[in-house]
Parts: sequence; C-alpha cells; structure tokens
Amino acid sequence: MSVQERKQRERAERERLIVATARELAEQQGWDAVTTRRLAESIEYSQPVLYSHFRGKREIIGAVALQGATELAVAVRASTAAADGPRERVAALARAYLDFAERNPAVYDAIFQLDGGLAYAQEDTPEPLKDAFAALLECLGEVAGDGVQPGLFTETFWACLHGLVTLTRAGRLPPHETGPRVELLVDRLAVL
Amino acid sequence: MSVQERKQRERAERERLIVATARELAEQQGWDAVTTRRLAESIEYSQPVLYSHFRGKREIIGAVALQGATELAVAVRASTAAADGPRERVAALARAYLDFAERNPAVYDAIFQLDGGLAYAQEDTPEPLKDAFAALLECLGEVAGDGVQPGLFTETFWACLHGLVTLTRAGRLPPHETGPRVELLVDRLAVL
DNA sequence: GATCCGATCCTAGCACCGCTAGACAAGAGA
DNA sequence: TCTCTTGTCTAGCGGTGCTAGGATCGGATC
Repeated sequence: MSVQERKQRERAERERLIVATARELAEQQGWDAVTTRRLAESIEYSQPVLYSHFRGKREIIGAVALQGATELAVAVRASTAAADGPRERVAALARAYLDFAERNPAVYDAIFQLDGGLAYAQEDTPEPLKDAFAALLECLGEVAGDGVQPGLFTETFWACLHGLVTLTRAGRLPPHETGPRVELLVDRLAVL
Repeated sequence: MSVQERKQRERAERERLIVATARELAEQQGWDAVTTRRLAESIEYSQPVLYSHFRGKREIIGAVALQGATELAVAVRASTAAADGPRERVAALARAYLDFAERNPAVYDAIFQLDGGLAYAQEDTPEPLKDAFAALLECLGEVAGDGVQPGLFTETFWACLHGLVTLTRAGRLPPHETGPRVELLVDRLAVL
C-alpha cells in the first residue's frame, strides 16, 4: 500500500504546485496571462495533466479563491484582534481588507470577481468562503446598531469596501484619497 | 461633395449599427458571446469592416460604455428631479442607479468593469463619463455633511452602490434583501 | 462612352485560446 | 519475465482577436 500512498502524496503535491503557480502567474501578469499552456509549461508538465486535477481553468481559479479566502479571514481576524475599542476595530478591519486586496489583486479577483465555479451565500458554500464572511461578521455585527440585523449590516459594509476596491483598481476612482473615503464609511455606517 | 457626404452618413450609420448590435448581443448573451465574428455576421459585413471603425473589440466596448453613461446620467437626473426633499432624492437616486444596473447589466459592465480603453477620473475623460459623475454629484453633494468634500462623499456613496451591484450580480450577495441594504446606506451615509 | 485609379470590402490566414482523443511508455503485480 | 493498468504526452478540434493582400466597385477624367 505504500506505493499508492506515495503516489497520492505526489499527486497532492503537484496539485498544490498547480494552484501556487497559477496564483503566482496571475499576480505577476494578470489572469489573462494564465493560460493552460503557460501554466502547464511552468509546472513542467503537459496541458492534459491539468485536467487530471481540475475540470478546467475555472476550477483552478476556484482553488486559488478558496486559498485566498482562508488567508483573508486570517488577515481580518488578526487586524481586529490587535485593535482596541469598537471604532478602532472596524477601522482596522477596513484597512486590512483593502490592504489584502491591494497586495493580492489577482487572488481578490478570484474570490470576488471571477467565476471559479463556487457557490456563494448558500448552504453548499465552501467552508473557507463562509469563514471569511464570518470573520467580517464577528467584528461588524457589534456595530450594526439597533434594529439592524448583523448579517445585513455586514453585507452592506462589505459591499462598500468591495466597491472601493474594484472602482479604484479599475481606474474609476483616483487612488490617493482612499483613506478619507474609508474613514467616512467607518464614521457614518458603524454605530459605536 | 454630395457623394462624400452620403458616404460619410452611411459610415456613421454603420458605426451606430455596430455599437447597437454589440450592445444587444451583450445584453442577450453576455459580453463573452460578443465575438468579432458573430458581431460581423450580425451586421452582415465581414470582420475587417469592424476594424475600419474601431481599433479593436476594446473600443467597441468603450463606445457602448459612453452611450450607457449618457443614459445613466439621464436616468439619475430624472429620478432626483421627481423626488421631494433631500432624503427622498438620495433614495430615488440609489434606486435609479440599481435599477439601471439591473436592466442593463452588460452596459453597466462596459462602463464600470470592463476595459473599454477609456480614461476615468482624469482631464481627458470623455464628457459622458464626467457628466454621469456630475449627475451623481448634483444630488449627493447636498447631503455630504459638514467638513466632508462633496466630491469625496459622492465617490464613496457611489462606490457603495457599485459594491452592492457587483456583489449581487456576481452571486456573492443574495438579491432579495437589496432594498434594506440600500435603506441602510441612505439613512447612515447621507446627512439630512 | 471607355479608361483609370482610389476607396472599400472580403477571403484567407496568423498565433493563440480551452479542451480532449488516442497513442504510447513506465512501472506494479503475477 | 511477462502482462496489464496507470499515467503522460502528442496532436488536433473548434474557437478567439486581429491583419495582409487580392478583388471589386464606383467616381473622375479624357
């Protein structure tokens, strides 16, 4: 049985390599540059090997998204844990979120913009995605205010951050005043 | 000179046809389905004709975006003109914006998500885009509150609406509670 | 009216894309 | 050592955006 186990290990290792390489390529040159040919060449296998791990390019994007969601949850929780007081926690969360998007634009797109074949906001939503939302909810639920459901408030606040990220990154908003915009959001939306 | 004039008219007419057809195709089957081959076939010309009007597919998307921005500005102004009082005006604007995005998803993407080769938030930004932002500013600038620049407030409010639109349309937010989310935005962000 | 010439359009093709069928080789088990 | 499964690769399909170069059509000129 040891032979099969070794093969399984090697397969899993190669799968990690595919995801990591796709992510790297996407961050360096954008998702458009992540073609199955280039990806295959980068991992030093032929194209069809990719399809023995994933149904297609979409599933590879999905795998990157799940990895990214896990990291985003960690980053958000770390930022809020280190902050004192509700206002500072919300501000820290917002900064951490924007920071993640800025540092990992391709991963951010995989999670929130591209089609990775994942289910969102449903029962069969993968755990990393649920957990990333939960990380937001843990902090933002506290400042929803009376008569506003924590979930609804979190969704709305999150949407605002997402709007800032995408409009800025798409060149629709000048980037230099992101700070004041976020402050405005925190001050007005959160009930402290 | 009349012959040249006629030819110019026909050329302009064909250009309108290209843009209208691209828009229609995109709304019906999504931008991925708007290929140069399909588009050429729809207007009953060969592919290279498209390139005698536009540098490439990107510029066609840009043309649709400009058309859409003009319509968005009209829709926003119409909604705010028909509303009484600041709060009702802001709420009407938000509804009109979301309504436009829902009714014209492909056009919305052309304006705010896709690369149409247009300059945004710069001096050489095309007039329709500037005017669409101006339409938002006219209404939202009134409710920015003390010490907050109207432009900055408009950008932030707009980003929130944009976040709601994109997350909802990408399946990241359940669509049925859009109403309460918008109410939350209007009540908290606008200073009445 | 015949001829010329420039504008206009189309055919055919490039390099690339995601994806897959089928040939082939390597290695485990008898 | 031989067989057979498993895994990998080559080659190719139909599609993409885009373009070079030839054909054709129509207005201007003699």
